Amino acid sequence: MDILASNLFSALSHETRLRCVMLLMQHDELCVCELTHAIGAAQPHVSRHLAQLRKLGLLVDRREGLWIHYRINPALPQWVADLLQNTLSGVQVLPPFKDDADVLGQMPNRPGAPRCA
Amino acid sequence: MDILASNLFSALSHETRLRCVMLLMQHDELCVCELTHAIGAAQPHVSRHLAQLRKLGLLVDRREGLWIHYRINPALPQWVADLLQNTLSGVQVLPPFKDDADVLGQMPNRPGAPRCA
DNA sequence: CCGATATATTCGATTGACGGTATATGGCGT
DNA sequence: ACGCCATATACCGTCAATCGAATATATCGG
Repeated sequence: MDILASNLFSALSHETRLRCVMLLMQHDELCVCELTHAIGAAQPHVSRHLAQLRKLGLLVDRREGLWIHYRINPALPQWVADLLQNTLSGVQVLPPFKDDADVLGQMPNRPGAPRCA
Repeated sequence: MDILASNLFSALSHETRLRCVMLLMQHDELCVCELTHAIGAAQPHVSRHLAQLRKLGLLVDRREGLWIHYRINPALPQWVADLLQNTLSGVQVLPPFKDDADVLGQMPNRPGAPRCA
């Protein structure tokens, strides 16, 4: 598992993608509907950007029934993992990242529970 | 001094800009001709990208006679400085970053000395 | 098999980033 | 004032990223 630095930064340069990654840094695993709800964007929008992050190797996905759960690739190079942690500590107190975490925390019907979104 | 995370990543997503920033992380201060030589690109190309980094607030410049010296903005938020250091430790051993540092080290006529480029 | 749900992908249009070349600015020496 | 040098910017054509909307895929329950 390796990753080109400029590709890493391109991936994180889009706010939707960065918001997804920051949420996943705080939750291990989230499904698309949770990310969509937290960010407040259209489903194809989020899905498209998740696909980019997955193709780059930054995220991995796991299907469970209808839901697809994403998480940060656990095999990331150490410096990349450090960089993400670093970024999280820098941005988690400010918008829109803080709000995303709050919205997710208050989301009803999280999957595993009966109904999603 | 503050900086938007997605703008930071956009700035670093271009290889020319990342190479400049990584060189400046290792040298405190470099003039445009040194960066141009190390990277092996055309002068307007490097200058244009340095301007972007400056406008974003990532770099500051200082004129000394004909030369303009760039350095990392010392007033960067801590998490940004940490992130850059983090990135440096991740990429400094691999191309093209390692080679840039080597080429710069072997550059003749560095400014301050009689002639540049 | 059919409908419903969660997610992914395609399509077509637009916008913004980038590159090369040419030119402008600004400072130095004479 | 003139020429030279280091650097910056303007112009313009091209290509890649992005978007909204529509559609496709996959899984489950009945």
